[in-house]
Amino acid sequence: MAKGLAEQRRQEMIAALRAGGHRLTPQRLAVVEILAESANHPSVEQVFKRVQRDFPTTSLATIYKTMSLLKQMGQVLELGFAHWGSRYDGKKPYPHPHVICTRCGAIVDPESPGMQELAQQMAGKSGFRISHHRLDFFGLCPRCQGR
Amino acid sequence: MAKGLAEQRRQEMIAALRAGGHRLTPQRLAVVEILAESANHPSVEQVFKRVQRDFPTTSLATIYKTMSLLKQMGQVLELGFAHWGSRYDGKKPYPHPHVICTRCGAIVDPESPGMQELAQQMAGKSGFRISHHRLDFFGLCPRCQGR
DNA sequence: TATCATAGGATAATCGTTTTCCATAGCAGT
DNA sequence: ACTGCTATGGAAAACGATTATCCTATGATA
Ligand SMILES: [Mn+2]
Ligand SMILES: [Mn+2]
Ligand SMILES: [Zn+2]
Ligand SMILES: [Zn+2]
Repeated sequence: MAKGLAEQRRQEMIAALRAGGHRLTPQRLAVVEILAESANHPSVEQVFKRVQRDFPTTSLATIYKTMSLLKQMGQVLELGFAHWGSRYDGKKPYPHPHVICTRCGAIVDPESPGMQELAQQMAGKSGFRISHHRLDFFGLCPRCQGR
Repeated sequence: MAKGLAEQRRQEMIAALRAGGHRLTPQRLAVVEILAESANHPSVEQVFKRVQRDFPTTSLATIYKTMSLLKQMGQVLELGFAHWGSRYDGKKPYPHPHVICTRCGAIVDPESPGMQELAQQMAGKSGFRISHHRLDFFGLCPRCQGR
C-alpha cells in the first residue's frame, strides 16, 4: 500500500507537469519519483545525489529548478530553514505539522489534530486572510535521546 | 503601560548579560533597548539602522553578534526564514504563534490558545522530547488586502 | 524528421550571515 | 584613578545555500 500511495503521487505530479505544459524530461521524472517515494523529507542535496545515480551529468541547478517548479504547482511542500538547507515533502504537499530532531535532522509527520480550525481562529482575531501555515516542533528523536 | 513592559524587558536583558559575565557596551545597550521597545519583530537591518543613529561607526557584524548572544541566552526569539532575513522578538522571547503578511512582511502576535498542551501531545505521539516549537500563519494583513 | 521554444549543464552571482583579525575599551583589582 | 587582561567592536573577507546567466541540447508537435 505504501507503494500504491507513492505511485499515486507520482502520477499526480506528472499530470500536473503535463497540465502546466511542462516537458517530461528524464531529470524531472527522476526527481518526481524520488519525491513520491521519500517519506523522510529529503534535502536538495539528497535528491541530487540520487538523481545522479541514473543521470551522472545532472546539475544541482536542475534539481533546484525542478523543486521550484513543483512547489509553485503545489506538488511539493517546502520546509525552509534559516540556517540550514530546505527540506521537501512530496507525499503530503499541503501544510501539516512536523517534528524535527535538532541533532540528526530527522523530520517526521506526526498525527495532526485540527489545524484548519486553528488557522481560521487566527484569521478572525488578526484580521488577516490566512493562505497557509507552518507548525514545527523541535526536539530530540528517540534515537538521539540515547546520546 | 507599554513603556513599563518594555522597561522591564530591558532590565531583564541587561541582567542576563551581567549574569553571563558579558560586558555592557554602548552598542549592546542600544540593541537591547530597541528590542525591548519594538513590537514589530524587527530585522537585523532595521536594528542596525537605528543603532547607527546614536553610534554611527557601528558595524553590522556587531548587531549579528549581539543578536546571537541574546538569542543563546534566551532573551530574544529568532524567527528565521529561508529566503529572506530573520526577524526578532525581544518582547516575548519564548515560542508563540505569529501571523505574517506575505506581501509587506508585517509580523504580529495573535492571541494564542494552548500551544503548550499541543506540544506535549506531539511529544507523546512521536516519541520526541520536544524543546521548542514554531507556528506561523501566512496571509495578507488588513492593509495589504486592499490591493 | 524538421522546427522551435523549453529545459539542462556549467558557472558566476547573490545575499544574509559568519568568521577572521587586530585595535579598542569594559571592568576587575590595585 | 591607574593598570592590565581579555572580551568586544569594526572592517572586510569568507561562507553556503540558492538563484541567475548563458549557451547548447533536447522534448513536443506536426
Ligand atoms: Mn511532512
Ligand atoms: Mn512575537
Ligand atoms: Zn535525531
Ligand atoms: Zn501586509
